[in-house]
Amino acid sequence: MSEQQQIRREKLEKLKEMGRNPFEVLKYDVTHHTDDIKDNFDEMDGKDVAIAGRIMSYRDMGKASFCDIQDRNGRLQVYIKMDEIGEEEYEIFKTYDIGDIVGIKGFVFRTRRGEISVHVKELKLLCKALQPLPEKWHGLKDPDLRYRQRYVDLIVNPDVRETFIKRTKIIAGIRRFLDDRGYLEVETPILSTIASGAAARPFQTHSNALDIDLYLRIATELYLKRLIVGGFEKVYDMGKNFRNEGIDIRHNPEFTMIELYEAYTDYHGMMELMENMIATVCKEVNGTTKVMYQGVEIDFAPPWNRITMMDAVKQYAGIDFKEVNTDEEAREIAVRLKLQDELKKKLKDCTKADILNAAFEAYAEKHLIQPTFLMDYPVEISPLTKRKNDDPTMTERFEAFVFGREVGNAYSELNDPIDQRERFDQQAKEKELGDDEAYEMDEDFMNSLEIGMPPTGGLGIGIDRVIMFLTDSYSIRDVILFPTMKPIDNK
RNA sequence: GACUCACUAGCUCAGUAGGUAGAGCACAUGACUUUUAAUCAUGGUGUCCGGAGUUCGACCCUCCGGUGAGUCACCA
Repeated sequence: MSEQQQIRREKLEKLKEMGRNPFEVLKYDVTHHTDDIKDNFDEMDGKDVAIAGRIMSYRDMGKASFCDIQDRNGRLQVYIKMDEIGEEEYEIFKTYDIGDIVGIKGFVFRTRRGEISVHVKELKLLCKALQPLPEKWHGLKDPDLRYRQRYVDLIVNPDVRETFIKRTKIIAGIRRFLDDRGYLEVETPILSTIASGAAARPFQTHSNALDIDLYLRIATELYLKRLIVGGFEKVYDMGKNFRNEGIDIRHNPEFTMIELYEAYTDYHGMMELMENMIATVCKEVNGTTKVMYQGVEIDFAPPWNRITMMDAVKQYAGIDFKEVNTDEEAREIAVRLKLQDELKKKLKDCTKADILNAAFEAYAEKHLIQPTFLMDYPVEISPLTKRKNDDPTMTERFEAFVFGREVGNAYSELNDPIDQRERFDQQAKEKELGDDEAYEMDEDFMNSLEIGMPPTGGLGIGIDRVIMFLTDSYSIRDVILFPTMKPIDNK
């Protein structure tokens, strides 16, 4: 234990001996927060208040001291004078440390230097901090410590607190937007015997009661569609999904996703919904639809750009896939565009769809900086999506891109049970060929489609990524309070 | 998974041809009754991420391991 920790423990012991154990305090009646006082000083001047918060710094002037007290909304200076609280109380106060939590009763005033302050008449220690806080000027910088001890990060780095308050507002804004439009928020299972609805490896667990393996959900899609079958018409589930894959600045194993489904509309309806929703929420939390993200201005005002995947590849890679008729021709183009490293399969196994997708990712994706709906994906990589009536090799699907990153994915939902079964069968073949992320067949979902699902539009949005843009956060870890970390293997 | 970088006091960081370490804040003691990164004086902080090796001697060089960050790969 460090010297500083020992000294704090000794101070606590002395307080206990005096019958002033701060941990016996049950409650404290707070009348004001620091911003109430600072924002309304003219009314508050001279009034009595009771505030509570953490001591963040102090300036000891001998028989008088100044402290900065931090509560949920900010900091306020308090002035403590020996003449006011008495010599004995003042001596006890001098044992208080940065990090301790105190309750203060006093009156509001302005110091000679103009700082709005509280003149303390009564002071009570509500919690003794046994560990010192990081340095007052530089704060806590070490990313490892910041993520592992987010509580310290939140105390000493005000912008972190701002980001997470904004996160809460964004999520509340999304709910309000959808609720106002007649959407029903529902909860679908997190534990399930089949993890389907997306291409990802699941986390596995085990039920002792049922003695079966269960998976944590990778998507909510197949359950929400069952609810459309059940007649709810507009539903959404916003919550955690879990994918057992790589961790980087855009991926955390558990992340927040919203999926929403609306009967009797299609992917065009989903485009309008998404662009209006993000613009509305952005304006609510930032006052404008424009944000600066990592130095680049992004404007979420609708309408967003709309371009098909084929047109994007034509524009940025110079290849018109409408004129590519065979897989063989596509493979020649793959060689010409130097796509071999981008392809997941061996070139000879690649279809036109694989190569179109790879060409998009290699040449076009990085150009989609302003919000853009990339429309119409090959059927092979879209197993839950309706085909386009004028081209059955393509589907009515879009992904939304911002800053070259995917933030949303939407379909005109496939409701033809016969086609859907063929798509799952195709996925099963892919799985046999070694693609362990192929979509799992879900027989009960198939049954629901046979009961009958109306034409439906569906949309999924990576909430954490949206929050990154609206808060100018570089890493997904900066918008997740407790990102997934390896434990420290000490001793 | 591969590569690069980082890890030194509670925090932010210096550091050395290889000779067991420093600063600021914080802490302790004292002075100061309107200061605000308060000031002034004095003082002590330590498994230099862990382990092994090379060496008379390792914070520093080599190897193995840990954790984190970044890039790539993977990934809607």
